[in-house]
Amino acid sequence: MTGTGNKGVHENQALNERARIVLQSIIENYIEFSEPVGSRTLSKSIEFKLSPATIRNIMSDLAESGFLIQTHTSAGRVPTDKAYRFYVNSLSEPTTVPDQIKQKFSPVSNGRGSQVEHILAETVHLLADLTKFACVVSTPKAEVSRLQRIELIKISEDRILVILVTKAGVVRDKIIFVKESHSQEFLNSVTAFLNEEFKNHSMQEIRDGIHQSIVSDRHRYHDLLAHAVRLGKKAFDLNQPGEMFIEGQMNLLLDSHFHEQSSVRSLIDAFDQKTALLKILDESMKHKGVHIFIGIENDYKQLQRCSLITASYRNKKNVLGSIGVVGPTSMNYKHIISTVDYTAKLLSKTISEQSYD
Amino acid sequence: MTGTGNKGVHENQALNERARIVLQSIIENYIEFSEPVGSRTLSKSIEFKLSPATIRNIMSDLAESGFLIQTHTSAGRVPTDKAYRFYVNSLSEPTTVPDQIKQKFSPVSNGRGSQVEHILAETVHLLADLTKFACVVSTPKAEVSRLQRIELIKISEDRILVILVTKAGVVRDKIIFVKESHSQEFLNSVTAFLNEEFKNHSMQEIRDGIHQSIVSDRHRYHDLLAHAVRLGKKAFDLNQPGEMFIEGQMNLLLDSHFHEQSSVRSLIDAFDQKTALLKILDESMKHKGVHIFIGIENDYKQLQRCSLITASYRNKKNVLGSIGVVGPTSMNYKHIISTVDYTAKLLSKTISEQSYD
DNA sequence: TATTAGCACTCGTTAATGAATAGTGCTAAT
DNA sequence: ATTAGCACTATTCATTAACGAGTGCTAATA
Repeated sequence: MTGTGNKGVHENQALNERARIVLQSIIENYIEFSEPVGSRTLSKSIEFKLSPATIRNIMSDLAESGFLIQTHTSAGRVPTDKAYRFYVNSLSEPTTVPDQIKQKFSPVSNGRGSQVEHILAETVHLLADLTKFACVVSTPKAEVSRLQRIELIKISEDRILVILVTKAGVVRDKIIFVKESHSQEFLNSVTAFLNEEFKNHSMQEIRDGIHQSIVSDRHRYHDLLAHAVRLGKKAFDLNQPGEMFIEGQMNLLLDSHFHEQSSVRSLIDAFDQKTALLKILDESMKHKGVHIFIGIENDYKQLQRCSLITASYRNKKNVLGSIGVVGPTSMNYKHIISTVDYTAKLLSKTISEQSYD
Repeated sequence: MTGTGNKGVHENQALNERARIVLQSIIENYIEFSEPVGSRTLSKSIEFKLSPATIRNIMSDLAESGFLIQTHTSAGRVPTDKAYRFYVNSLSEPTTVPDQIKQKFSPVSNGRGSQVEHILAETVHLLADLTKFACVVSTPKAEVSRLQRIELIKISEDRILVILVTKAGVVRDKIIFVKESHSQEFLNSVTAFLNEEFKNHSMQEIRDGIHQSIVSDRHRYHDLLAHAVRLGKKAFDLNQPGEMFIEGQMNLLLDSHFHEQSSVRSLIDAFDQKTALLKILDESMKHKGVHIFIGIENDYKQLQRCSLITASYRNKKNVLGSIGVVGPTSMNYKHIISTVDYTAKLLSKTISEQSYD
């Protein structure tokens, strides 16, 4: 006894076997029915045959330890974020998804020769359909991918259209402004030079190395050089904010857990501005496998009534971006985690086949 | 008297002055407060000083003519789609939008050198913010725009990446499959040929004329010819389904007019599948100026509890796509119509400046 | 003849009431 | 250590009654 007054359950201490089972039972029941669960109902459904009174004692302890809360005196108990975290940690690896779900993906993964953006859009659309929650996917970061080809196209005296094709199969375009006018022929020379020099290098490498690389080749390029440096610098300096596709936002507003005015507004704001979601997806790119943010575990107030399940996707050589599902903290974690895991892996596979190396 | 039993108001007949004012008053009141309006409240707010009893008679007539309905016996009257149509028709040209709204657009319209897609995304985002409804914009149809440049990039033995740049500033890419492998050098020749031959022609023209044009030049191109025809056909045959950006869908679900379960579901479906919205935007491209679909006036059941305000946008030479706002039939038409009108014109101006001719 | 006052009537909203229900916490018995 | 029993609390649900907003009709009025 540490003097906190708890009988069998302490803060920051492993729960005993029975408490674990009770807690898990409560969580699963709440996930299924979205209603506070009481000792009576629990004593029926639990495998361990315990009387309501005993369960009440356990529940009381769990409440004291912060795993459960009551909405009011005579209501059942509802799991807290801490409880969901316990529950998720206790889950084993993602279960395999049923064949009928796998079949839904087959048109996406078989669509050879599609643009990456198209694959992403289809995937997130399907994911939203399967989960009935809001789903997001970030487009591949150009930075991490390697160069397949660059094109410079003159579109006016002071504007050049830059088109970058990455090995991952992503086409990015931007317009750069120049002070002096260049002929298309001249641009073709620069293009040829840049392609020869930088094909298969990552954008990051190119940006870091563009100066010295060109300098070392000085003998081969004469007046081309100065311009190539300048154009190349501009062309490869694409710190675009990163894009994402969102689907199924409206599903969230239908969910009973978001029927309160206040939480709805902040949710809408979050999906409106997108920055919070993008940051979370970016963060998730650093980890392997499925990443889970439960309620307050993510840093963005607007989303702290939600749980986010994310997973990164990649081609053969690089992590490119990530996908995510946003739902209520009482989501069916088993189902969602498995689905996200499967989707991310399949997406990785599909995109790897599309990649140009 | 035609024997229908109506006193002063007939189906398919112009309303008399007084009935018009009463109807307009009811509509504007309902637009403002979203609640059935009764004879009492109306007799206070109306400029014509009439007693509630008189107004009741007029309202009764209007109800008989299909302009008003009652939700139940002792409730006030609510305008029908027919009433909104009358109201909208009676509006004069779009009013000018306030300066403070114009200022919000200035960062968008001043962002020179942005990709067209980016401009569209910003615009629809802002429109959603201004209207607090769901807003859509269709991306420029490649078909109607003229060719600025085409690039063919070899990415594997049997795949070629086609990049089309249109005069409108849109970059489109797709992958085509070929049976025989071509060297990049060979593709460069084909590219040069296609660019020389078809620059400034519309995709439609190119597709129609590609065969004869090449045949007539037979003397200049030898074995290139057969391949160029084949590749060109594939490259320019882009019947992509057309894309769109959507913003502010969630706003709709907050609106009190969509709180019934049934209508919510069909709304979500409509935004999920997008086809209905795309068709409506396509349709709107054929008309000049603002186009208004009130309730049942559009052909898609899922959207028949909404009104849609659309307007096409264009560059100097062609209509490219259109924008639209989706809201309840009781939206503030004056405000929305003006805003859509202004937005479309500004978008046209901005994109014209971006265009490459 | 057009307008209005007056009145009976309908229906929805609201508040109050009470019974039923689902839950808890505590205590004493097992 | 477990459980039965009991007092207690809060929500939900159905019932009721009062109220209000609104209509339609009729008769009086300008």
